[in-house]
Amino acid sequence: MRGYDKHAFEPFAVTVDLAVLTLRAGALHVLLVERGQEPYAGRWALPGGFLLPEESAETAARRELAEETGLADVTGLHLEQLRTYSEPGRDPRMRVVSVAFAALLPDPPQNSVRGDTHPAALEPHGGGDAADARWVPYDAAQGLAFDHDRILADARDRVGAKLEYTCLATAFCPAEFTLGELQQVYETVWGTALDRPNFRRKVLATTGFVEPVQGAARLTGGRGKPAALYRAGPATTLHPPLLRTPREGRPA
Amino acid sequence: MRGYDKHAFEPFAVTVDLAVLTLRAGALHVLLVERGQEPYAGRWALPGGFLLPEESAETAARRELAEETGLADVTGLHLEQLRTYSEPGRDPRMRVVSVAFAALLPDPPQNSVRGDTHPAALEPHGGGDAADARWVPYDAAQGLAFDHDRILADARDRVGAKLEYTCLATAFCPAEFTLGELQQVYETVWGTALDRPNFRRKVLATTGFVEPVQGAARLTGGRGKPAALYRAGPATTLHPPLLRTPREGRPA
DNA sequence: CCCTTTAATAGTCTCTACGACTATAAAGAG
DNA sequence: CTCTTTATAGTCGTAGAGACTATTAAAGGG
Repeated sequence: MRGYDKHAFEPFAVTVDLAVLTLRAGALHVLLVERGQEPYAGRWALPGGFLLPEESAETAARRELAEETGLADVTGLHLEQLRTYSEPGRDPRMRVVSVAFAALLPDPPQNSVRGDTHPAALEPHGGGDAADARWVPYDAAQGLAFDHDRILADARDRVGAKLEYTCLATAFCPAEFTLGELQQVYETVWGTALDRPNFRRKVLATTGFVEPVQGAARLTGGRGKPAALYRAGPATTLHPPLLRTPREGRPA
Repeated sequence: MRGYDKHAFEPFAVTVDLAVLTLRAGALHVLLVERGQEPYAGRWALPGGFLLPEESAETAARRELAEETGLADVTGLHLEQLRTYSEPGRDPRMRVVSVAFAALLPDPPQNSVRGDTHPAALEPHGGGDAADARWVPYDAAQGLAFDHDRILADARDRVGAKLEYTCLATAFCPAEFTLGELQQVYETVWGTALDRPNFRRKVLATTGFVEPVQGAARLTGGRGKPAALYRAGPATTLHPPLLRTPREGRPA
């Protein structure tokens, strides 16, 4: 920030990388694109792209998110800046500084990602080096291009930590959800089982976390007693937090 | 991250900005530099500078920190990446993307910052547009250059939040400290008073937070009963957290 | 030297929150 | 209907935190 009108400075390429996370079939999934060209041709990578001259990293991230997921309304999705990765050599060709984001969204319809239906019809953007786009289970997302393994792991760590003291979990849920679905978010991201009555008590005792949906407040569909529906409340932080205790959980 | 070998991309200037925080005389202080030239000439700003071609943002931040504070050992200091600020127009002259850091250090000796003793002898670096460097009480650090007010506020928020669930507070303390000093860290950053016996019980009950210093374990100096000395323990996170409850505190 | 002041440390009491657990209700499958 | 499955209600015991009192060990003032 100082002296750059008197001295030369190094120009950098600035990109955004997105760890787009969702829950599908009880497992954490991440949206990956397959690289079509070198370096790392054929390898999977996090979606992302360059900042345009007149947009912020947040704006670029939301634009890329819309392009990659094909979702119309990315305005309501939770987008969170993780950190910036700037190690020299993280891109073998040039100096690239990348601002990483985590995006959380409810399990989208199967065809909402273009790559799921027409891999070849993926609209090429930012150069068209993406051959495919696909939701991949988190545990299967290994060996990604560049330092994306690290970014993805950091994203999961951050999300897991923020579940404890923020209302972030509702970002994985649709507009109306059951407490069982909300509990599955915690169990899936943390990888631990939670006691259902205690989870219920805790969530309902936290003012502003969720609020009941009046009217057709019951959802059937599966077996068992229908669950009441809730929507996200006005709170953003949890007081007191919903702590992930190392010893918690019961064996299914 | 995609396609930049086929398409033009915008080059950006990348800088680091540092919110260097310490506690002095019972108040949170931040290290500011006075800008010597336009824009914002004469205004105070956070220290910072450009990334060199072969260094990461973390390396650049630590280098700037050493240069600005004049401290010999910046290796042990707590340096934490906050977030990256990339809004177009945040620098009136050009497009600058800045990676912001928070640095925490114990109250340094009065002469450790060059600007405190020889303002004119401040070694110019990155262009020499810093006319002075000074520790400023947090509440007096208003109207900073660029978007540094926002960065500084974000730094304080982050530090305050991390005091709850990490051992970050010891980063403000010298190698050996009393529990009273540790409590002052919390009280100063949070702006609330804490009950001393309860604070003591909580800290000592958290394994790995602090460990007693054997031998000359007592520090006198002021009035009252001498306090036992402690050093930072091996833990990095607090289980359970030391929560900042809205209602906590007693009126002095 | 005694007494006050100051600060550190020890301990008590109470209430809340949470983990563990049991019981009941409401649906579908057979 | 009966069994299974899932949601919901409630109970019990304990750990931890807030509020508070008491004791100890120093400095300072007369």
